[in-house]
Amino acid sequence: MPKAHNVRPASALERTLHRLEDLCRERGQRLTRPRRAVLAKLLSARRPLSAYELLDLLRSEDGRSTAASVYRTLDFLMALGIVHRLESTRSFVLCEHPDGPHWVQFLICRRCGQVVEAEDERVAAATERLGQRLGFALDQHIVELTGVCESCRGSRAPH
Amino acid sequence: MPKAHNVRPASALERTLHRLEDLCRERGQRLTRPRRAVLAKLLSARRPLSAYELLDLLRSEDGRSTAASVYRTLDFLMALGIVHRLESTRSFVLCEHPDGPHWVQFLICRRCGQVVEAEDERVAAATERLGQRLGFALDQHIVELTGVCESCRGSRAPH
DNA sequence: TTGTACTTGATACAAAGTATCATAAGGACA
DNA sequence: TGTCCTTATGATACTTTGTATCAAGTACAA
Ligand SMILES: [Zn+2]
Ligand SMILES: [Zn+2]
Ligand SMILES: [Zn+2]
Ligand SMILES: [Zn+2]
Repeated sequence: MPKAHNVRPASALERTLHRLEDLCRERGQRLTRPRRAVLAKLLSARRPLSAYELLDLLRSEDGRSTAASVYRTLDFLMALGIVHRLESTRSFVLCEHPDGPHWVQFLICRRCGQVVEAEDERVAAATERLGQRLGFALDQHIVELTGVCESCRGSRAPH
Repeated sequence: MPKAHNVRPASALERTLHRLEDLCRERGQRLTRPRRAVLAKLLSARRPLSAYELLDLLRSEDGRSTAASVYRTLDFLMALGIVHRLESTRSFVLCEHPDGPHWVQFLICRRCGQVVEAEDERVAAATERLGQRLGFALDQHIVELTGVCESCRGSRAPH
């Protein structure tokens, strides 16, 4: 009986690192230690981190990271499309749909800080159409929507 | 023959300052020198300015402005809804539709830096709908679309 | 004109992001 | 498995962007 490749479900970290590996190979980019490390930290944080929060986490186990290296690494991962930057909070978060380029919208709860990454056709179509109407050939779309999430509204804290 | 109030078309500066005056009165806010000055500078710049560009402009004729006062003033004008902040470029721009609260989209040309402020129903409806679908009660919407404007595409510079 | 709550200016500081360059190391290839 | 070359890193210094605090000043109502 042939052994199926690997039946154990890969951990989220393993899957994400494999994705990074593949992307690097495809594009002839190097897979280095800081790149792996930043990805791992963003994954285990499970929320957006500022560059300096990330730096502190990395230093706590490596000691040699610097602001410059963190920003370089984030730029790299963003170019691969597996990390996004939240402009309104100056923070960075792991992509939840890292299967190729996509236009993404973020919903941010101002109460609990929860961030949801959406890929809404309708919003993408509407912005694209707006671009056309005004003569712009769009190549990037930043959509960050702030409000109060369902569970925060449920718990009837005023404001 | 009775003299009509003032038939000369008010300058853009006059109109904008009147709008500021009205808003302040309505809301019981003070109309101070730095508030007038920041508004005037943003108006004459006719493009987004960073807080520190604004600071330099103000200092060149007043000398006593500081970063803190510029940021305070910008916060004030944003709360009134007559100045917007562009998150993706960390800059501030005069509102082009200062007639009450509105959800706005910015289109930014990466080639010439031109910024267009749009108020598109379709985009606003689509984001609102997305919020509903995901259970968010939205109260803010940041939409910044980057691309190449018509005139920049017309001049066939490559890239 | 006067009083006073709100705003400003001054100072100091914190957070976010970038430039430069000598050194280190990924990974192709022998 | 080791060599080499290209690219990325680490170290340093710096710039830009944004805030905290508090004494002094002033817009505006009365
Ligand atoms: Zn994504
Ligand atoms: Zn919430
Ligand atoms: Zn506006
Ligand atoms: Zn243009």
